[in-house]
Amino acid sequence: MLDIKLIREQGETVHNQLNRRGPGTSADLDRLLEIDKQRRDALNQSQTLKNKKKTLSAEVGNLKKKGQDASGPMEEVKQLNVQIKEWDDKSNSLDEQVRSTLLKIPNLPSETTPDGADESQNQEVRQWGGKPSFDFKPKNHVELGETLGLLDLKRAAKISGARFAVFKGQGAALLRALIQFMLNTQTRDNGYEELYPPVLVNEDSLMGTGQLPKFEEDLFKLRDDELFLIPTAEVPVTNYHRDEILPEESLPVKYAAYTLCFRREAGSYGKDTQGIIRQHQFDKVELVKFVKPEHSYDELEKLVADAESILQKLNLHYRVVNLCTGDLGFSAAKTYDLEVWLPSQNTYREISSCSNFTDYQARRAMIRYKGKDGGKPELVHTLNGSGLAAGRLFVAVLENYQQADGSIQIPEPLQLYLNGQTQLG
RNA sequence: GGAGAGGUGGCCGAGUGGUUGAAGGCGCACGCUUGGAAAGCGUGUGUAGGCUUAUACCCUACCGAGGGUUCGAAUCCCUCCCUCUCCGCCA
Repeated sequence: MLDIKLIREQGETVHNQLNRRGPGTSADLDRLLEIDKQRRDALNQSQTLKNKKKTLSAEVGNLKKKGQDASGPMEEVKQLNVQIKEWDDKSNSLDEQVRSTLLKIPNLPSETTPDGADESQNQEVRQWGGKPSFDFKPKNHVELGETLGLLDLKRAAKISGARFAVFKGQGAALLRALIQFMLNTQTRDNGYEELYPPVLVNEDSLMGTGQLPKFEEDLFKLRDDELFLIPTAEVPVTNYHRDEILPEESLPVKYAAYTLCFRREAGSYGKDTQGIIRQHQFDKVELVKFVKPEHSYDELEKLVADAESILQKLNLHYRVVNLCTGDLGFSAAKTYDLEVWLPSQNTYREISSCSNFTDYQARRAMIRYKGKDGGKPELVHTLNGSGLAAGRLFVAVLENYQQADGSIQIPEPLQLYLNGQTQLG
């Protein structure tokens, strides 16, 4: 959520920054300011009257104590109450309008986020490693996985439907090894504390991180309870500190969380229908940070490096992309995607998305910090990034480590997690 | 699911209709004291909104959330949420 004061004081700048995301993004601003003005007027009216009421009530108390007649001020307060109720109703309703409008306005893009209409205008920042060369035609992960008995997509469709997978035997073990490897790396080497949170969350949590109210159609919702399945661990982990004031000296706070993630994928019909690239249910290790505002962009660079370290240890070729304004997520100010090389598609595919949300989520979720020496609490900046998406990493390992005979070589760092095994199939 | 207890400031804990943002204690900050420290003494110590150049002053609100009664509610009434204990059920 943007700061209403910022909109009041620098409306022009906010307007321009928002419209970098696309024409019309800031359409509501003038109307918003008008409502806000009315809201403050109503509030002032109500507060003035309440002040009067307080004085009169005290007078009633005093008069009664002395045994004198208090019916005059009592009657006066009764009439004040009618007016107060009117102004309060008005100001509450206007306040609600301001809030609901603000909740639907996205974050301002960073200065360092490139302008662009869609993903084709994302900026490649760097590449790491090199494309593997094959002296045979590399197979895709579906063919590899099904031939080797690692994946069973047909039965998954029978059990649940499209966009679900069964990982089987060595495939299940590999997925588990990847998760374990990622968690260990992030907690032991990169200094994150592990959290294992609920995957069902309430509406407030989804408001806090920005999935609601605008993107309900992307979420699985329970029918009989006001709960949603999380689309990412960002939701429970960021909301872990909702409505809290963190001690300044505890920052930066860094968490790594493995969870299942659930997405309806409405609106992506026909995309990635083959295989396990795009699933309704997938596994992910997520990294979340709470930091001081002045450090958040440095922390974003470190976060990306932490996510990259997984791909580097597994020696997988990838590139880092700075998302342009047209591709930038709703709550983010700046996002780097990590895209891993997939030989079968002869292209890079997103395997991690690392974002700085500045104070946008913190203001929605009221996550602040305060120094020891007093002073006002200030909003933290929140960041998060996949470290990494396990299903897609599974795909990358299969495709990049496939051998001419159809077997899969197991990357050295994973062998420890697979009882020393060196290949699959 | 059944029965009961409870939700007050960073923490503990008073407070059952009157000026209480809230006693007392702990913690914390600053000062005095000291060779230094402890103890002791003193002062201060919530959040949001409005107003504002201002994190100053002032005003309003907040004692789990929402509604109600009343001139006046942390205190009374209603609804909901959460926590704890016992029983049942269960991975």
